[in-house]
This record gives sequence, C-alpha cells and structure tokens, in this order.
Amino acid sequence: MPELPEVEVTRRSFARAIEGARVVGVRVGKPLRWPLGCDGAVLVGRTVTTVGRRGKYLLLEFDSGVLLIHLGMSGSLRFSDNLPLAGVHDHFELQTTQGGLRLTDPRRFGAVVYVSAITDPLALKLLGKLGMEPLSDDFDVGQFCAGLKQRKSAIKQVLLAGQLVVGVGNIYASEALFLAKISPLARADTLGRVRCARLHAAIRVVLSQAVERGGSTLRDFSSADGQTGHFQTQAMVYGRAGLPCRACGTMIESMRQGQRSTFFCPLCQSA
DNA sequence: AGAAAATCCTGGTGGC
DNA sequence: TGCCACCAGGATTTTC
Repeated sequence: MPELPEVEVTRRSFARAIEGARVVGVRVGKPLRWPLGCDGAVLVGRTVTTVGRRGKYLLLEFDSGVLLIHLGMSGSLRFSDNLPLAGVHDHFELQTTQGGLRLTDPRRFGAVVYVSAITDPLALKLLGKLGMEPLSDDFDVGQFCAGLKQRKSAIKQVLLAGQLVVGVGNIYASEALFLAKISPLARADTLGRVRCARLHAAIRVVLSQAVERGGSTLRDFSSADGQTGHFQTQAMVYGRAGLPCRACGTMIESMRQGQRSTFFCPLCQSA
C-alpha cells in the first residue's frame, strides 16, 4: 500500500534516470481513478525536467505541463529501457528516449492526470488542501499541535485524513502512534504539548526510517527499478495482532477505526 | 461553514 | 472446485 515512504522511494528510484528524457509515445490501458485529461499524443515531444512529490502524488514535470501520478493502493511504477510485454494490469506507459515509465495497478485506484501547470484548477483541487509535508521543514510542531487542538476525532483518523499532515497512511499511523506511546483512540484535541511533540517527532522518525528501508512491501510493492522494501519486517505493531509487543511482551491488539484496521499495544499505548 | 462519518471504486484472497 | 464476503486508500458525498 503506497504511503509517503513508498512514493518517495519510487520517486528516487527513477527521477535521475528519466530527467532530460523526451517522450516518444504514450500507451493508455483501462481507465484509472480519473481521466488523463488530455490525449496521450499531446505529450509526445515533451521533455521531462524533474520528478517531484507532494504528499502521495508524484509530479512528473515536463518543459511544459505536469503529470500527477497517484499509486492508489495497488499501483507501482517501473522505469526501464527494456520493459517486459505489457500485462493486463498495466494501464499507463510513457515511452521516452531514456526508457519506458509504466504504471501497473490491478485495483485501478491510482491515477495519472495531466495539467498544464501546477497552478491549474484541477491540480489545486487535488493538491490544494493537503496538509504539511512531514519530512520537510514546513512540518512545524506548533502548527501541528494547533491543528490537533481543533479536531475532536480519534488521533489515528486525524493522521489518516491528511488535512493536517500528508503521507501517513494506515501502516505508518499505527507505527508512529506506537513510537509516541499514544492510544489510537485518544481524541486529537486532548493531546497536550508533550504527547503532541512526541507524535510529531515519531512521524518523522517512522517515515524517514521507512524511506531508508525502501518502504514496506506487504504484497507486491516495488520501486521503479524493481527493488522491494523491507520496513514491514521491523514493524512494531502493524500486522502483528496476537503477537507479543516487541517492547513489553503484551499481546498486540487490532481493532477497526473508520472502516480501517488499527494495531496497537494496549500497555505501551494506554494513554 | 466546516468537521465527521459514510460511501464508493476494484480485484485478490481466504473461508466454507 | 466455486462462490462470496471482506479488505484496502482516499476522494467524494452525506450527515451533523
């Protein structure tokens, strides 16, 4: 499930290799979450300048125009000068002078959207209300705490919502809350200065460690050069229901919060 | 208005 | 074996 670390690992795995490439062809498969927003042919002849990221969106910037790429929950990219024959789950492909960039996405919750600029209304609609970037300097403790003070729902769900801080999905929300020793059920507005600062730090630690480990490969995630991640092997709580807590030995529990599974240690995260 | 909760999309999987 | 409920991320819709 691509969350911020998987998207960032993907970005790093092909950004350098694709920069300067000129588009020579586009292949579109089945429809994704949203329409591409242009005829694929109009991309031919454009040159890739940079590959950026905002939240879980990759921003493939051309000398003119930008492709917003979202991996949804089952998407992965591959960039290679020798891609295998396209399969049934390959739904977008950019052929360039430096190799082919292909999106494979069985569930098709992902998206590739063309906008003429990052200031385009459609881009603003998708990116405009996103929260702070957790790994950048703009992830300010004060702003984070102030934001939490305004939310009455459970802290786990506030993290997932992405309006305050982006990129923290189901895996890393559980992990960060464990690291910060905060119950996923705690109301966001009840967290004081100390727990709030601890959570802020925990989010940064968990996400940056996950990036270092190449992300989490639960089923089939791999970066654009085919590498799998292995953060999942060091998860403290995610997917560990019924197993002993790595810190205190208490049995890890799971529950449902807003139709999503949450994992936590009832002792370490009792407050 | 703005926050919170419910809904929807798809295909792989596990249980029976 | 086949069928079906269930699960997942997050934008969108509905409710409060």
